[in-house]
Amino acid sequence: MQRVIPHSNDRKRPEAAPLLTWYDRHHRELPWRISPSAAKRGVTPDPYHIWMSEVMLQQTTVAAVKAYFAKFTARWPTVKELAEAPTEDVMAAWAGLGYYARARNLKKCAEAVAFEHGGIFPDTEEGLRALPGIGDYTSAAVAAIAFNRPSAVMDGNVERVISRLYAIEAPLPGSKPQMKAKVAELTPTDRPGDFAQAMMDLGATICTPKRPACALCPFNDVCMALATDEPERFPVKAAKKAKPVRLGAAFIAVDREGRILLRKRVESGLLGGMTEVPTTDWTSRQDGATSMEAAPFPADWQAAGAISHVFTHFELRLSIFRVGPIDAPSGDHGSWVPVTELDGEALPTVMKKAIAAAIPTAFSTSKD
DNA sequence: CACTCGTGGCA
DNA sequence: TTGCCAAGAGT
Repeated sequence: MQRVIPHSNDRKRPEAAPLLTWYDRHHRELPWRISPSAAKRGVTPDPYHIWMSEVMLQQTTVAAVKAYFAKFTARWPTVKELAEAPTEDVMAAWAGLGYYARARNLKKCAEAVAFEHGGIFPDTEEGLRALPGIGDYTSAAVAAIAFNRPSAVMDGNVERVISRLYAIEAPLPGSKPQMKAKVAELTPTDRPGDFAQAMMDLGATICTPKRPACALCPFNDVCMALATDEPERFPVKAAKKAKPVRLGAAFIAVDREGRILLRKRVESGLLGGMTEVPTTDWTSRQDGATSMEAAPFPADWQAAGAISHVFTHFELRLSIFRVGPIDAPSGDHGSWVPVTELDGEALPTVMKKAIAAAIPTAFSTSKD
């Protein structure tokens, strides 16, 4: 039962080779990925596919990305076709995936590659980093995975693996430079792309946030966090602040032709460039009087329940008001769109919730 | 550097 | 049920 913890100078240092051996056998099969055996035969991934998957995967689960990746690559098979697509089509196709600045930058990046780089993605970390929507992580990831450059790739998975390997006590995000140095030190010149993907696969399937499967880990003989018997304690993170509640109202108007009143949000900020139903401002306190004054036009608005939606940094509670069927009032209040054609609109999930509260049959995929 | 910026799944 | 969190970027 007694456990011997070796002195640090007795402990072997982590190396890439055992991880790559593990990856050869236990890698995930993903639609945008070239398997390690194919990669060894000289098959190279499509940089367009790697770039698109990496952008979609920013703060987003693999499960959520798969359907969107299939949809985007089927509709726009090359970066040139994406660059020439109407922005509204791209935003509508992205609807539901979240973080909509990614979609705006995806389009801008495609235009830059197609029209300023001859349709060829830059093959260096520095060249990629200069493109819209490509930051420290994505530039390194595309350079490593698509072009086999020895870039130090660090995402949330790698942060977790590294923080445990070295039992780093300093909290994130301040400890990122220290962790990045460790990744750079560990990254091999041979198979750097597979190494990056292996680190992320390890974090996603073995070195998980809760209950890591350390018995199956290729690093379990060198992991300092495992030696402490508390691997789950890492990575240490700074305390996060409470999530405030904002209140507002949303207005669903339907005319006698079965059309609903929609608007386009401003390009910047929350849900920027996406479609919405008319709403009040979202404020910290309810104000019923101003709510009704914020209706898109005077009408016999009827209460139709409420919805709640959690964003990254606040919770939104919307009172829902409904009117119709009515004659569409004169004046420019937005665009009247047939309820049967809402699937083609760039509607974020919170707006679909608001519409579904007033018109339960609006979306065929309503759950329950 | 701290804050903004979505969504759905899961324990 | 509530909180956590998932291949981060831009400002």
